[in-house]
Amino acid sequence: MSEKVKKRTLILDIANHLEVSIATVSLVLNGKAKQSRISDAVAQRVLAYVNEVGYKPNHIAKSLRTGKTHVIGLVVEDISNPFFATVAWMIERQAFERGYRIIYCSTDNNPEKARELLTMFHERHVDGYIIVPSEGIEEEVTNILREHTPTVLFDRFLPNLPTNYVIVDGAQGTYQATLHLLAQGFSRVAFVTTDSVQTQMEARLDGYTKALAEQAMAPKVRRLAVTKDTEKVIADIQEFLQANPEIDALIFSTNYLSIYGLEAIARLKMRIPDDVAVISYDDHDLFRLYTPAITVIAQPIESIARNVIDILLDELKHPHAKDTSLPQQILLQTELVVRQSSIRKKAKTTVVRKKTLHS
Amino acid sequence: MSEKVKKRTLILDIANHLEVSIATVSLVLNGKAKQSRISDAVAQRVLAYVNEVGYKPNHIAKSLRTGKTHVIGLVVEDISNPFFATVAWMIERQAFERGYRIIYCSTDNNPEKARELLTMFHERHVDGYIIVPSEGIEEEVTNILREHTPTVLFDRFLPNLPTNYVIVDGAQGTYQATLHLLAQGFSRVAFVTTDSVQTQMEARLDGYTKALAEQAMAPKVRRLAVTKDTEKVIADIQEFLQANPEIDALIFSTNYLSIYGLEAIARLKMRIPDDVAVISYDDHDLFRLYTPAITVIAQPIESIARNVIDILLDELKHPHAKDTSLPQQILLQTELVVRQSSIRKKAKTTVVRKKTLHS
DNA sequence: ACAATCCACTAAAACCATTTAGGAAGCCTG
DNA sequence: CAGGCTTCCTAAATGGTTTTAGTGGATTGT
Repeated sequence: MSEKVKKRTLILDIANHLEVSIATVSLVLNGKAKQSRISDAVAQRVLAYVNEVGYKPNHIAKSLRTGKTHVIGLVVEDISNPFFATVAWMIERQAFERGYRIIYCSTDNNPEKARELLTMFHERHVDGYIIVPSEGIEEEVTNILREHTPTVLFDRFLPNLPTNYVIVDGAQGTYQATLHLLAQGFSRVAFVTTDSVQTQMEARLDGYTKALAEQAMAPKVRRLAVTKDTEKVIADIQEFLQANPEIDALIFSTNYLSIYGLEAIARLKMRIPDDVAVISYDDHDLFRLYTPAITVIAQPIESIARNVIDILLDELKHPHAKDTSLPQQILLQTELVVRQSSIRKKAKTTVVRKKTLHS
Repeated sequence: MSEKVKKRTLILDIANHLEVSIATVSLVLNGKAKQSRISDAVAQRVLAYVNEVGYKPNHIAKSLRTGKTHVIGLVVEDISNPFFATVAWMIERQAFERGYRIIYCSTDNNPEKARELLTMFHERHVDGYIIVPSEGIEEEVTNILREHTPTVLFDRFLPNLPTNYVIVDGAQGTYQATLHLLAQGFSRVAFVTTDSVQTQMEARLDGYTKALAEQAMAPKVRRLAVTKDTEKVIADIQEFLQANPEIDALIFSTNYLSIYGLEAIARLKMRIPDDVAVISYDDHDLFRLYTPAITVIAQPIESIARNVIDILLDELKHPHAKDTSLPQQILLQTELVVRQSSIRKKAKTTVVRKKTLHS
């Protein structure tokens, strides 16, 4: 009956016990003892007792009063993609240490869902946003900017919006990869990408075409519709390879396209790199372990995470007056990690044997 | 100067505009119009206007008042592990549809961190917990149970605590896998696992030893210290294989151990399954695509997620009186997905060739 | 015709903290 | 000794909602 309900300790309990006011306790707890001229003696007493009973202010009440939630909303394309998962994880780590929590969701590149998530974050009063923008969410992002909520985009950006962002120089990456393939003696290098027109994808394509253009070679590009239907994508790649037998090297513009590509190549019983060389944009566990190991254009994941979180936390700490400060826009470099899949075996001989194989 | 600050609409604004009380608006919005005998006419007016101006109640104020945050805390071992990532993602999806948000963090199997996360979730007033318990957090979980916050464990459980949980019959899985290897003619089957004594790991080991015991065969087990140092783990496996050349088949107790194992096997220039057959507990993209494809004991990921979220949401909806209801404890079955890595090629002949290779 | 019941709402407390304006007490100063 | 300064704290407003207890007037019952 007289169930003794162990109530959470409140700031009022602290104040009552110490026979001071609520305000005093709160001020001490928020480090404003000095500026509010609370005597050291009282401050010490408060701290000691708070510590003793392990009182923690109610976060929700605090948020309601201050308008700060200490939560950052993170919107990525697909959290199960190792690239995003790793960046997210690093961001979470950093943020955690500085007292911020991350709440993350995937858009699956669906603008509808992206919009939903953004409004949900807004409703939840997140203090800041980290966004991998899918197409068609300019309006929502504009709204966020208008409210001056700190925001950083990464992986890609929205060309018409003056936002902070951290991106990777994909053009340079694919340019370098293409030259590498040509230097290895592959002469028919094709590029497989998605039908997305997002900035990062266009850049990757540009690097490839630029490299070929410099050699006065014609590009061979296949744009695939991104779809949930794995089999469809694999079949498309198979079809592309069969329709263009002259291709002797492939660059895939994302890690998951590469994985489908490897499957397609395996099904066609083609061999890497003898029948076709392969380079993937963006690394993956699989590529290190695959036989042969797959050459990749690696993105500086750690650096991306660090830059994103630094910019965001900086803005959270120093709320910049409206438009006085320009957005920070950072471009990071890729690294070509050469593995067996793009190395021509034993020079000329191999070429001969390869021709034999084909006949 | 007279910067027009667009204030968020409040329930008070709605009430003023419609010339009704705040209470009326709130009751209508919370579907309590009928039971509070608000006339349909008024209810309609409220709804219409709320819709028109797109008013959304302030979540934080709501939480403060009701004590409900509609947030579920999800603690996994490692969110970058595809198994956990996939389960998390499915749970998130389901929860989202039913109005709950997930906030997740990884413990990296570090009890210290697990405790930190749990108290953080507690401070944030999550409505429910989903936990992959690492060792040594019985006390924290007990605290949670005492407060009657709905909680579900998965992947493993805490034997002494009467909690809900959803686990997989790992013993059955490894038992079946071992028999499969024996049936294929492999006679020296070893088992590589971690030094963890968590329930799920012990079960997997038990299945293996039981299968061998039934054949009156001696088990060969290697327990590896789980460490961040990838190279160390790979080296350990190499060493194990070299020290025990008679081994002709390996079962790894987790997907990441298998990945290290594949690397070790590759470095020793051993061939799968000719020199050693391989089965992994838990599937991974890599295993489908690896050459040869790796046989796995697959966990019913979708079913795990569904059961977890169903149990949790059910408890959230019907707050069970203290201890009237027994915890729900669910055991799901694995599926052996046979791929090339555990299939003996061309019967006897292969054995002979293998011996030659070894000499 | 007077009490009891309904009806359709509303006033105000509660949730738990932060923060500002100001107040009491003691000391100094001229 | 009145007025001004400090020093150290506190009362009360504030944030935005939910929910309980009630209210005033109309209707019904006897």
